[in-house]
Amino acid sequence: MPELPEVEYTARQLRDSVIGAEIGDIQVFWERTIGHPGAQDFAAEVVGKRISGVRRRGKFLLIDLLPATSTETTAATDFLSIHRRMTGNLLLLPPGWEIDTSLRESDAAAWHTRGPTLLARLTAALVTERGQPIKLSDTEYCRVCFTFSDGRRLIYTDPRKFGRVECWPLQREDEVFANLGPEPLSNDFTAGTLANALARRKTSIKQALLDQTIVVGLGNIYADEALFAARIHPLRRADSLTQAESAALRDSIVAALTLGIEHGGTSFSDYRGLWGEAGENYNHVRVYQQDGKPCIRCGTLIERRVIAQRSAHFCPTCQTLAVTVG
DNA sequence: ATTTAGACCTGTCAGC
DNA sequence: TGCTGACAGGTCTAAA
Repeated sequence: MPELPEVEYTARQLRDSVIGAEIGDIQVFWERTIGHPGAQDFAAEVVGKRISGVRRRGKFLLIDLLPATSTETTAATDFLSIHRRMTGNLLLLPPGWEIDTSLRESDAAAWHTRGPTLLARLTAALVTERGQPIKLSDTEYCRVCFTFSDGRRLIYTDPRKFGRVECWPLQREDEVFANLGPEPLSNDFTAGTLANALARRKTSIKQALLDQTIVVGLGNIYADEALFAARIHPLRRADSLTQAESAALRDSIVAALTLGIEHGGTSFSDYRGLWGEAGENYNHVRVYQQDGKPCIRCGTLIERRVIAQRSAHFCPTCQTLAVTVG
């Protein structure tokens, strides 16, 4: 689900709320969510550590950890890496919320799919430090729960169980992310670097933009939005873009991602911010899931078709198709 | 060497 | 009311 804007937005929320927090306990309710090390070793690595920083790399949310006994100046020794894939979310619960595991005994099938429920949801009036009520659905599909020493809980929820939570030594970060391309919101991402990467690809531009080795952070929503803004048809061969088109596409990618962050991310179903709130960017989307509606530029109806096993949404009139794939 | 289908998972919605 | 199939912010792996 989350693409770069949703991960970045959550990272900023976490940075404002959990720096300095000490992880007092951890519960894993779906072991496969822990990608590294194993579910058992994970707790040993993480419990007792203190959060010293929150970062983002592509669609990965990174939480820097240092031993709780260390001083202010000690450098982090490990980091948590969280990739939410399709339906993962992070929620920060104030003290008083309890994890209810009674389902484990009473209904094995329901426990298998949903995991624990959250007891305090039943008492409604709980309010976050932001002064806003937490909005949770009936079942939150809690997979991993971090309990801080101050009583707050950071829970990782994920109905479809695709997401992964990992812990790595800091010195292995480069190795872990060795296959990732440039950050689109950094100075590394120029029209030239994008053009060079695309020139080596014979596939569709849509598929190339989803490839995290070319540029990180784009998913189905923002790839479609960027191609629309740059007036490039999703079926254009990646290596057929002109220099001018590559430059326009670079700018459109940056603009689409920046706008997404400003709107708190795009929610149409599952994505939520740290306090359960929906992102507002879906109201500003111009082609994604807009098939059948008129193009805002020319009035032609937006089309949807499958490209590289994913839905692509585009305007067949103003997104030019000079050279096709296949 | 690339492409593509399948796997991983569960929920929702449209259509019969 | 139930069933079936299509589809959903992603990525990895195995087969063609």
